[in-house]
Amino acid sequence: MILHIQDGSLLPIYEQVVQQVKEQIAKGILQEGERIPSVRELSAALLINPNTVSKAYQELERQGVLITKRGKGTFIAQTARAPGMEKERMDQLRMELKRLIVEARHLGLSRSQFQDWVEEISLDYWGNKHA
Amino acid sequence: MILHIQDGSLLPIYEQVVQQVKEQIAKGILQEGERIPSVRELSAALLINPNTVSKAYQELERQGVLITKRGKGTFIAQTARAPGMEKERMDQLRMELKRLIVEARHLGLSRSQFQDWVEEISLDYWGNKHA
Amino acid sequence: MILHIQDGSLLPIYEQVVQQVKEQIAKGILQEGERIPSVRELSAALLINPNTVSKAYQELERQGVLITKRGKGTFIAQTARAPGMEKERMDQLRMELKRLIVEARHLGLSRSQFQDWVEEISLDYWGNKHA
Amino acid sequence: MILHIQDGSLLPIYEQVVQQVKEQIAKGILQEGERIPSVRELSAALLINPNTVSKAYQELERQGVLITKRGKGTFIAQTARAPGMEKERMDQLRMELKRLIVEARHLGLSRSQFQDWVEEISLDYWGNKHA
DNA sequence: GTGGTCTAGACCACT
DNA sequence: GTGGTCTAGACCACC
Repeated sequence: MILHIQDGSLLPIYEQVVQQVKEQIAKGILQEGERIPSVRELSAALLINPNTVSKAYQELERQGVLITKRGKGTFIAQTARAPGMEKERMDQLRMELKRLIVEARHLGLSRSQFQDWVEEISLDYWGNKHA
Repeated sequence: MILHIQDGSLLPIYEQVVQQVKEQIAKGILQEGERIPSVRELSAALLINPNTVSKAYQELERQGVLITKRGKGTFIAQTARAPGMEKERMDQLRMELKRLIVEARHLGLSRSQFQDWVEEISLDYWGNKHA
Repeated sequence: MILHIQDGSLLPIYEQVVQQVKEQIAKGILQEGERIPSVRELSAALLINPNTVSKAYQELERQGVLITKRGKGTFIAQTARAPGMEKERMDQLRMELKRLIVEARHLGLSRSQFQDWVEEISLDYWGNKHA
Repeated sequence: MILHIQDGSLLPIYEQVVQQVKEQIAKGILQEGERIPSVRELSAALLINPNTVSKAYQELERQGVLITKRGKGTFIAQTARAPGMEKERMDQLRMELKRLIVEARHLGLSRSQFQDWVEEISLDYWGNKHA
């Protein structure tokens, strides 16, 4: 599993790990049930503290993305998709999107340019245009 | 000027002020050259610390959105519409959009649903579909 | 806020803090909106590491029991009672109760003795017998 | 002997075995003096590590629930019903019950609802209402 | 002042 | 071997 950590970033390191793991699952690089590197392995590979990796893994487990088995390791969860699709999180997401669009507008980005971005990135995660 | 502050939000209060001022400019509620409330007035109205408002105004001035005239007050800059479109901010924006899409994917949102959101929100800020 | 920590306990220290804070809220000792000791204060009072207190507070915030305001401190949340009353947690609770009853039975406790326990403890938390 | 192991559970696997064996004795499914599967048989049946089963059996033997006869196998102890009712375990049990009630209270469960639960589950294990 | 993050290094329980 | 907990001590952003 290859992750890229930016040291001086605004995002905490553990958050970068969280996001990139989710990203790789979304892209299909990491498969359900697959074992991911141990805390010690990943911390050694990324040159960061084991506690930091551990915090990221725990956050991911809390989100239902990973499951850890004591003494065995950490695995990608079977994505029993959230049944009710928590409305709260959805609303928050929509608000963040709104904020982003305001920012884009303010930076002078045109509507079509922004939608091109959405198209391009969507390809990486949903793949098929008509999914 | 009416702003809505969420006390327990993830965003720092000063960031909420920054974003909402920019939002209102983007929406045309605040006009270029218009005078905005003083630090003391706004801090009193929002029941927040004057230092926090001050920090927000300084950030907005740094971004070229506001301009402070000593003894006169603080005004929306004439050049509120960013001319050069700073590449750095654009890249950051694109990364945030990517993160949002990953999140949406993890929540089980379909591609078309997400694009519907983009359409809906875009209408509020760019108005014309072909802008 | 007075908490009692057992050092060699099976429960992690941070879990003891979590439980006792919830206990005191349930008993009405801690009121909604009330400020609780800062991480540093509590860690000093309990002779434990600030990180341990911080972990407990973060867990409580995740559970919606506390809210932290940056630079201000940590407060008892307004208990906007979970609307759907998460079924999952309820099921888990019922299972734990079953386990407890099995244990009690195995230890030779009689049914009436166990129910006496439930009565006694209930008084501390629900107060009124007919609540 | 049929046991159900949850792989990602909070309880250690060996603890799950311990509890379920005790549960089955309490329910009368396993009789005193009865032979139970060997470590190898059970570990094969449950697809878990033999060491884990061994640890569970040792714990059960320590508690006086099982008795191992070298070369013959492992059996339910004649004195499976605890005679002296160890005070230590009782205190712990009471504390766990307290924690459960605090949790129930926080989830918004009413006192009568909780007591209904106790009634229902008690029926399964003590059977007679006046036992 | 507040909480949040990170490091270094120790110990423990589980498999 | 695995992850989980705890300590000590540092630095940062926010108010």
